Amino acid sequence: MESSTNWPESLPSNRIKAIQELTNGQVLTNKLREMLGQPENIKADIESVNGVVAQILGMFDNTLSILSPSNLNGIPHNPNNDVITTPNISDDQKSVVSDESVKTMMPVKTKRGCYKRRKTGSTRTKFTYTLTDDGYAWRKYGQKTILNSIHQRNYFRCSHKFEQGCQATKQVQKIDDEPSKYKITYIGVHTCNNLQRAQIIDEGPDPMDNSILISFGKNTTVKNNKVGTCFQSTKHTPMEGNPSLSYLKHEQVSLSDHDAPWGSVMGASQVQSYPMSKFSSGLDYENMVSPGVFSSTCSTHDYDDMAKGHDLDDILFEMYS
DNA sequence: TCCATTTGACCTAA
DNA sequence: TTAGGTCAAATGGA
Repeated sequence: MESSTNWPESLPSNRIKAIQELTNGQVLTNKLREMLGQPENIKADIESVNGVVAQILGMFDNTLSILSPSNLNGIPHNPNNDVITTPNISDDQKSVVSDESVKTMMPVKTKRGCYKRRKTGSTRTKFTYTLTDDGYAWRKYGQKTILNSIHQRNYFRCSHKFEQGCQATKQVQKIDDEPSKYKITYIGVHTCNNLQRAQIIDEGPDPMDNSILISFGKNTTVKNNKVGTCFQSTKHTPMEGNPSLSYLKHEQVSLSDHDAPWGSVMGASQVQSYPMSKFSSGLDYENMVSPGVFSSTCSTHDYDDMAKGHDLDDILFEMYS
């Protein structure tokens, strides 16, 4: 590590930490470049490459955490940086890569339900009127009634959790006061290989840049070019998180005039318009809260209201915690 | 048969 | 003690 230790005293500690993180990232990026310069080795050691990528992404997350307004101590709190999760390797192999950190991060699975509850890791909370495709494949793993809350909270994990050790999760809950509004909490950072656009979407934009607002509909406008790149999306598991939408499996489409007004929370990805009337036919509204490509659970009514009430713009607020 | 969701049970942090 | 987060068996759809 080539980071300097002789920081000017006037520099806030969080800036120093941020610089250190970025310096680490620089080193890792150089390392990655070296790897990429030897294509013959990449095939043989793709796991190492993935590992480096994961570290770099974690570094970014840490830096963002440090520099976020809510972090006055300059303490990186990204749990995924505690562990360098190497995609495509088994747990056993993982323990070789970073045994200690894995212990601190991975749930201790000795028996059912035995795990280490996440402490305040790297989380991002968004409020949005539309449940959007954030570019990742999510899988629902739980649903809970929350105290003093009318609506249940839905829990999603990255679909690549087991195959690639991705620890990212998210929680989706309707706001009591505004039923058409959702609170989406992203916990942790993706370390999976599903990075083609997902990382750009989820990690790319400057967290301070709230201008990432995509408007779909007739006059589709995309602010922020970075987001625009996301639309050359990969076709990923469309049904993640929403069995109710399974019948739509073959309708993967790209942006079009009738695309749903789901601007992306962190950027955008392809979204679809579907016969929403099917959604309202006796299906449990709460149960339909879904992430991933089909990120909406709105009934036809809600959907229309959203479109009219918000001029097809995704309205979101973002907080870092 | 496979895969994703549902849901009750289990465990931990507060 | 309790609320929240996760697990995993059961269930259902393709």
